[in-house]
Amino acid sequence: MNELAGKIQIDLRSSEPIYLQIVRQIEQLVAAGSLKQGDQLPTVRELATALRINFNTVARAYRLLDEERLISTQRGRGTYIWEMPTPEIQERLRAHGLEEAARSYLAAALRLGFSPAEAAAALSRVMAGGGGHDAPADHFESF
Amino acid sequence: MNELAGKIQIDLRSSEPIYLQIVRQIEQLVAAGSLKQGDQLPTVRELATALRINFNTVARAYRLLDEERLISTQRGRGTYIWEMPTPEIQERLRAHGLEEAARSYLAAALRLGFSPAEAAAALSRVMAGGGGHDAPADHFESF
DNA sequence: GTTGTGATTGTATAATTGTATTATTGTCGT
DNA sequence: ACGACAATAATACAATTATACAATCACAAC
Repeated sequence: MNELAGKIQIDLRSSEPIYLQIVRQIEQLVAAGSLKQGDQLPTVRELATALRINFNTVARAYRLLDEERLISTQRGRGTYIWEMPTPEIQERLRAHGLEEAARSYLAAALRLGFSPAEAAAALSRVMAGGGGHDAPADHFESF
Repeated sequence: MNELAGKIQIDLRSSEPIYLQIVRQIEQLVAAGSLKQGDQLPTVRELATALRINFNTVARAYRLLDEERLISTQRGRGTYIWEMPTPEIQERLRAHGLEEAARSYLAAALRLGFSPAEAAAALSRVMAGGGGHDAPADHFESF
């Protein structure tokens, strides 16, 4: 259990919503080096109890921080400060990341016994269909 | 120690649960012929240690695969590939694996800030260049 | 051969984690 | 007052983990 709760002060009378107060203060703690990569944050329920608020409010703050890639929330495991790549690495990742991902995808397709043309066709199908994020991955039911 | 662990990559930040990531990837490895009938899988604790997760999560994946009759888990003995899927199932697994890989690639490209068209173009370049290496597992070590 | 002990295997149950959905509350504009 | 909308809370849920357990094996002692 983390003494982070003691470092966060919320003002219930403030016009700033509680969940934004939490977001802002955690951002500041990370910027100040008070929270480092890999540090585990208190659970939503721990922090909520310490701050005497509902844990869903903490969860909302954590969700925002997760979306901005500052933390990583993992159901059943907890929430952690996420490794923020340095700007140079970030740029290098973007520069080379796409090609590497493409190579990796092609290799996977070949391992599965498909031709490069089939790999490209599959990509087109996915682009046309549900373009966005990772799919529910419906694995087949036994029969 | 089975080197299967090295072939399985999990993304703790993915919305896809860890146990389903394991299920899917083992299905793909079987479909691709990387795992054959009678092969012993790593124990739940071995694989869990290698992936830095709890062994119950691996056990849950194995249980699903066991219910699919793809593997056979035996208390006190270990886990083995039970039967090669029927050609129809195998083809279905292959197709599913390809779609999943394409979706994953597209998601990675979008995450890097590229458009779907750029993703497709990058794939074409890699196909033309005859990409030598399979680039394994860039990201996602801890947390 | 049998038995016993310890190590290693998967299993079962419950506790802990974040998530999704819905209801309640509060505030502001009209 | 009223209605709309954001913030918060209540409830149920899903994923992961912790803990204890049962089956199997290896191997030594008898």
